[in-house]
Amino acid sequence: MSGTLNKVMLIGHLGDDVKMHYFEGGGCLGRFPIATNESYTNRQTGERVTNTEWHNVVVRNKGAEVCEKYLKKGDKIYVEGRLKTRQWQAEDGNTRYSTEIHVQDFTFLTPKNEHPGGYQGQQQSQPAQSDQQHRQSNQAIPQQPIGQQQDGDDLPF
Amino acid sequence: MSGTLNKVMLIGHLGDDVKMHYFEGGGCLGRFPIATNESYTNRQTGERVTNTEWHNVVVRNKGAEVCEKYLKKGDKIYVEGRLKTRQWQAEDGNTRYSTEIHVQDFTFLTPKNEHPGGYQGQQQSQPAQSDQQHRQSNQAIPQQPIGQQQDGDDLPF
Amino acid sequence: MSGTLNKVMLIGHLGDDVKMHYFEGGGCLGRFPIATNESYTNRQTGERVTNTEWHNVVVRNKGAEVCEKYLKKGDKIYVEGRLKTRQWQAEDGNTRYSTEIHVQDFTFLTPKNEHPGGYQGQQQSQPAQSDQQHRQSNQAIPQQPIGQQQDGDDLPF
Amino acid sequence: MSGTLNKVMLIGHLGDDVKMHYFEGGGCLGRFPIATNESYTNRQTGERVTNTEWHNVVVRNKGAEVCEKYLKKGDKIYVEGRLKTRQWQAEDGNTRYSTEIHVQDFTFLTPKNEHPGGYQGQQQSQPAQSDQQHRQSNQAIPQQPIGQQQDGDDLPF
DNA sequence: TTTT
DNA sequence: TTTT
Repeated sequence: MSGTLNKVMLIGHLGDDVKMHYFEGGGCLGRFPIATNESYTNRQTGERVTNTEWHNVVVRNKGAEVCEKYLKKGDKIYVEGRLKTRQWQAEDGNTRYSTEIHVQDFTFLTPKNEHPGGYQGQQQSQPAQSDQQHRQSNQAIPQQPIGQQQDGDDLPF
Repeated sequence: MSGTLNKVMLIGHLGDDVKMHYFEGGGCLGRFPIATNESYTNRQTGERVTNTEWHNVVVRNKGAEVCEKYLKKGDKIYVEGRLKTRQWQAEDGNTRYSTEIHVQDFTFLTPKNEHPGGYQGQQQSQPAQSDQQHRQSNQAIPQQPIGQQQDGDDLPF
Repeated sequence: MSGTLNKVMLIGHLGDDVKMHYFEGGGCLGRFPIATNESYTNRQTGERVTNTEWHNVVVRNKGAEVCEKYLKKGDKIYVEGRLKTRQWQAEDGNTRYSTEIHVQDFTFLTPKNEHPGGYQGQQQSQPAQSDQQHRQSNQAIPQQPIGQQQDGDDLPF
Repeated sequence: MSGTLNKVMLIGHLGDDVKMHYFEGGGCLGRFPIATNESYTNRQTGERVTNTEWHNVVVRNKGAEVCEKYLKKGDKIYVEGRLKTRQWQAEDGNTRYSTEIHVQDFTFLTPKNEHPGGYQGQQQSQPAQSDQQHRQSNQAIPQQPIGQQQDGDDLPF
C-alpha cells in the first residue's frame, strides 16, 4: 500500500517556548508554534505586503526533550515532518480541526554563542549535542537509543 | 526579509474532482482533496494500522485550468506548495481555521492511456501538455504567458 | 553539530534493473539509474527542448532487497536521500568524481496490476509489502527489524 | 510529458566566495561551493565520525547578483534547485562529469548585523532586500522584472 | 574550501 | 506569538 508522500519542510522562528506534555508510559511530546513569512508587492496598489503564517509543530520523545532543552522563543529552526489534521468535539457539539506538523527531523539554525555553564562558542557554535541526537527519525520509545544511523556501517564502497 | 521556508510536498490520490471558482478579474481557483496514507504496526497489539490523511489543495489560474482539464477523482498527483491557514467567522461567532496547501508546482502521476481525441499513449504517457504548462510557479495573472523558464536561455556554460 | 541539510527528492523512471552487491558482513547495496525530464521552449528559436537528467541511485540493505524484488527497468519511483560524491583514482592517475543519491526513503509509483503468483491488484495496488517495508530510514544492518515506526506508539493526544 | 521531479534542498556554509561569470547577452551566472555535514557513531569502533559533503552550486542572473552582493565565504544559506550533471571532454580525451545544483530558490541564513552604509541590524537582521528579490524562480533574463508573485493578486477567496 |  |  501507500505509494504516497506527506512531507512538510519549514524554516522559521519560534513564536513561543516549547510546551512539554509527559505521558504515563514514559513518552513525551513537545509543542511550539513556528512563524514563516511571505512578502510580495501588491500589483494593484504597488505596496509591499508581508504575511506571517503560523504552524503548529509537534515533536515527540527524545526529540521533544532536545527541543525543550535548547530552543526558546525567537530561535530559528528547520523542521521536517508530516501534516496531520486532528479533530475533536468542541463544547458546542461541532467537530473542530487543527492541522499540525509532526516532526521527523529538525536542525537548529540560531547560533548559540553563550552557554549557561559553558564553553564559549565560537562564531556559530551549536548546542552540546550531536547531529545524531537532534536528528530524530520517528523513534517511538524514548528509553531506547535513538540509533537512526546514517550510513554508519562502514561498508566498503 | 524573510529567511524562512514554507514548503509542502505531497503524493496522493484525489478524493474528488476539481471544483473551480471563477473571479471577475479573470482569475480562477481550483480546489480538490488529496489523500495520503501512513501504515505502521501497533507495538502493543501487533496489528497493522493504516491512517489516511486528507489535504485541502488550492491551485490558481492556469494551473487550476490544467488540473480541471486533466485530473479526476482517484488520480494520483504530486503537488508542491505552501501551507496557508485561512480563518473565518463561523455562524456561531467563533473563529474557525482551515489549513490549505497552496500549490506552486505539480505533476500528474496517473498514466493516461486513453485520450478523448487522441494518440494512444505509450507506456506512461502524460496528458497533452508540456512540463511548462503544468509546472506552475506562482503566476498570478492567467492571461499572461506562464513563462517560468527553466534554464531555457541557452547560456554557453 | 551540523545545522545543515542535504536532501534530494526525485520522481523518475529506472533506466535499468537494480544491480545488487552483497558484502561479507551480511550487508548489501543496490544501484540503479533514474531519469528525470525537463522541458522548456527555447526563447530564441521557439522550439521545444527536452532534457533528460540521469541520477545514480544507491540503496542499502533491506531497502535494496525490496527494490530488487519489486522494481524493474522502466518503473516509476519516488526516492528521497542525500547527495554523496564519491571519488576514486582512475587508471590514468587522476581523481575522478561520481555523485550519487544515497536513498533514505522511497515509494513505488508504478501500478502493479499483475503479480506472478498473485492477487489481481485493484486500481493502484502496490506490491505485497507494507509502507513500513519500503520506507527505509537509514537502517544499517539488514538482520534487524526495520522498525522505523511512524507515530506507532498510540500516545493519547 | 515529464511527470518527474528533480529537487535538491541544501542548508550549508559557503566554502568560498561567489565567482561570477558574465555573458554577452547580458546574462550572468554565479558559482559557489556549499558544505553539508553528517555525523554518526561508527558501530564497530564507537568513535564519532563527521563527513563533509561538498556541493557545486550554480545560480543565474538576478539571483547570482544578489548572492554575489550579500554572500561571502562562511555564510550559511538554504538553496533549492535541480541536479544537473555536466559533461565535458578532458584533455586526455576522456569524458568527465560534474554534478551541479542549479538554484531555483534560496534564502540567507546568516544574520547580518553590520551593514556597510547601514542601519545597525538588530539580532538576526537580513540584507536590505526583499523576499521577492532573493526568491528567484527560473527567471532567464535579468533585465526583466523578476515577477515571481506569490499569491499576490488579492483574489477574494 | 565551510561550519560546529 | 516569531523574525527582518
